[in-house]
Amino acid sequence: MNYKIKSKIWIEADGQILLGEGRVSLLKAIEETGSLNKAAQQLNMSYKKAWGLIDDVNSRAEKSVVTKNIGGKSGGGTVLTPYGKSLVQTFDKINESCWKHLDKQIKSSDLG
Amino acid sequence: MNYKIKSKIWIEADGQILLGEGRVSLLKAIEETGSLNKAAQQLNMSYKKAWGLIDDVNSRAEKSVVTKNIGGKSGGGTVLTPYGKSLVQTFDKINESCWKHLDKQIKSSDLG
DNA sequence: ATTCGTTATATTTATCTAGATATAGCGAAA
DNA sequence: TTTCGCTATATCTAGATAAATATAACGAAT
Repeated sequence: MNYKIKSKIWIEADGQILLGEGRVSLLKAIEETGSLNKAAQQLNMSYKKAWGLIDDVNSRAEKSVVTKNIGGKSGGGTVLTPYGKSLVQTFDKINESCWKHLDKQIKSSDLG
Repeated sequence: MNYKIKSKIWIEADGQILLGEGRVSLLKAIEETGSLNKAAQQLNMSYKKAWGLIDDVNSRAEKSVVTKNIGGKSGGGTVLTPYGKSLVQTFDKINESCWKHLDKQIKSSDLG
């Protein structure tokens, strides 16, 4: 049988999307590069789009997820807060557990 | 805490989408109305789009999922095959089990 | 004060997607 | 052989979404 089951999960706050796969990759890239601009480049995403996403996440989450530093010799930068890091970690954990669960499900169904 | 976790699952065949939530609702509407045209209307979808979706599902699935009758006094109609019905049922079952699983997961996480 | 690379934002352009519209083809039943 | 409502398909239009471009604002370090 050639069928595969796929899934996407996301976290909502007040009925609006807070975190999905795309936003999580962006947060990871920020963690890695220390800059929203570089993170956007790494993901082949326009800075504008990246900025909009992060702005949205940051304003909708209970606590802020990144801290931005504007100006300075190095121009500034963006780093994840501890809360941001824990959000990413929790998302990944749940996501992986979801995959495993679905894998079991389809194998035990008539499609597996 | 006001966070909620959501998910979408879909079944792929050869890397292409075979069945998702939208297509499943369409199949259910066909089962209910006996007509692709009426099903599309019921879902506020253009006939064209509905036809494209079903054509895609039908050609990608291992066995055909609907049988179409063209012509005749009543114009014809479209009905689900037994295989189509079982696909819908399996999808729903796995989907529901996924929701329950995610619910548990978020409740046992630091976001719950 | 000047410089730097970053964040912040507006404006325009292009692309993709969905929708509307139109029309041909079908065949069992009357 | 005419009728009917449905399937099948092409074409055009518009709206939404994404991408590209440009530029302002910032402030620590020199």
